[in-house]
Amino acid sequence: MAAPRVRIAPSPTGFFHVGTGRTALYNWLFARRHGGVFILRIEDTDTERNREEWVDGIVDALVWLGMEPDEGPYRQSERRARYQAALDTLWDAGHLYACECTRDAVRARTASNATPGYDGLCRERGLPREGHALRFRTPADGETQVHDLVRGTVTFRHETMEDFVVARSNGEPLFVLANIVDDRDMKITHVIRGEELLPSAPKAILIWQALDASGEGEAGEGEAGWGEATDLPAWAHLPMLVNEKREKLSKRRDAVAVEMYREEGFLPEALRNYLALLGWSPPGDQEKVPVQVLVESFALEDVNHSPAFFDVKKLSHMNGEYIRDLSVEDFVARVRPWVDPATERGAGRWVPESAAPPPWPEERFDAEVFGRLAPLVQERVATLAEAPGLVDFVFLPEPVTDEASWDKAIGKDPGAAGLLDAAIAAYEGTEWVAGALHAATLAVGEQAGRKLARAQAPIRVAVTGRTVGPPLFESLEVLGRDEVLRRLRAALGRIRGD
RNA sequence: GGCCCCAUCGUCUAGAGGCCUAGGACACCACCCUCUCAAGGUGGAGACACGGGUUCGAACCCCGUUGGGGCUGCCA
Repeated sequence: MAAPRVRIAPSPTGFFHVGTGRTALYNWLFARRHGGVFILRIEDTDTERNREEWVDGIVDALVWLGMEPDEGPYRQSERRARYQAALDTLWDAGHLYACECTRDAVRARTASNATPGYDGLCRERGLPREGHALRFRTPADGETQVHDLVRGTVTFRHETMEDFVVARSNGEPLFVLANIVDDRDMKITHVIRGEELLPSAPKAILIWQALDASGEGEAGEGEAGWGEATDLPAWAHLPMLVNEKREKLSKRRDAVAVEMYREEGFLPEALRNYLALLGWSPPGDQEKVPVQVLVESFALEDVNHSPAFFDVKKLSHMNGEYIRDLSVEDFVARVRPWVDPATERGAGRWVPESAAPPPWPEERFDAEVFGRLAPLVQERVATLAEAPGLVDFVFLPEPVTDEASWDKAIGKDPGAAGLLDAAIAAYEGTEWVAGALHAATLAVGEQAGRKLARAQAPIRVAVTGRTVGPPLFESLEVLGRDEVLRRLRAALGRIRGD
């Protein structure tokens, strides 16, 4: 295959949608697989809804996911002259006509029609182009076939296609027109996009062919004209991503922002790997595979036809696997991305890309202490954002006591006070390392006729505030004898009612 | 309503006529490991929507039914 040129064409109307991410990934994989070019094009013809800052978000998200565009971002807003030229050509060749019908008027006229859609009222009225919406004359007979790499050939009969609008009455081009002019100019070879765009493919083909047939040799000012026949791109319509109700993922209802997953501590390589699985699968029984394997084995022909549910649970599990694959050093660096070498302190950020401050006063943080707990934390989290909650008791002046935990392990345990007492006595004299603390606690438990599991529970809650957390004895070791004893005595004080 | 797409465990999928007693993964259940929680290990339950064909033989091919979804904007 000659080097393909593919593109993603998001419109900057909000955050980066996971569906756009999946489409971008398949485009990117295809480009990498065949030594092609991956292009980013911003479709910002709808000036009322587009905002420039969203463009940065799109680029950031792509870079974060490891799919930096080879070309672009191009912007449709900078290419108005090209669309006007195309409109001129189409108008001059008679493919377009001006229309002044409002949507409501059309609806009122056609409500009882067997085949709804625009009824062609303005078709032969000869309205002037200025100030009117422009419609494309679809042929009355025949059909247009879309040769789709994932779905095969899809046929649309022209009689079922209405005369669609290609330009607004203010002269601005619409999606179908701008999109196709860009794909021609940018020499796009494969249009890989969501299935919801399949119905617009025959319209695109009609425009494409009209442009091919019109305005022979009209190339002016060094620009390519429309007379040269250009190869139609190959189409590939990907299955949609849906929610649990099997509806198209919606920005309103569903958690679809890549930025959100990023802030919650999902790893880009994990998200990318998971996204690849939505509509396709790598060879063999392995789902968690290096990106290189994805690139080497990806094929549009193997893409599924049916919609895929975006399952956060499965994403989380895979993310946990990726986290556990990290070296401890990498894990620490990912959780806490930047540390001032002079002060050994972070910059207030914890979870990688989140602006959220840590749950403890930053000056109480100790990188060395965190490093000791890190391996224990690493195998217990599915996302990076869960990490601070597992170590907060170490850096907080006082543990945040979960009352349900207190009630369960201490409140309802008549022997808790005695056990804490005994633990204090034992901890005062023991060597302060995890192994010795383990042995000492075991002994305290035996004295009280308890197994370790029951003996450690009140101690854990007294010291960390919760019944769950990293292994207790390592936690105690890191906290230090004085602080542990202080917390145990404080708990005792609370039990005895102060 | 019209046009179009889709249909294997709850979910993501493997399966390209005999390899299928339908495989893997997430979730779920049980057990093991274990200082809690995880992680890990072992095992379990769990699907070819339905009806007709074609064929010696169908999850795989064809037709229909049913069900779901998308589009039907002077949004993209």
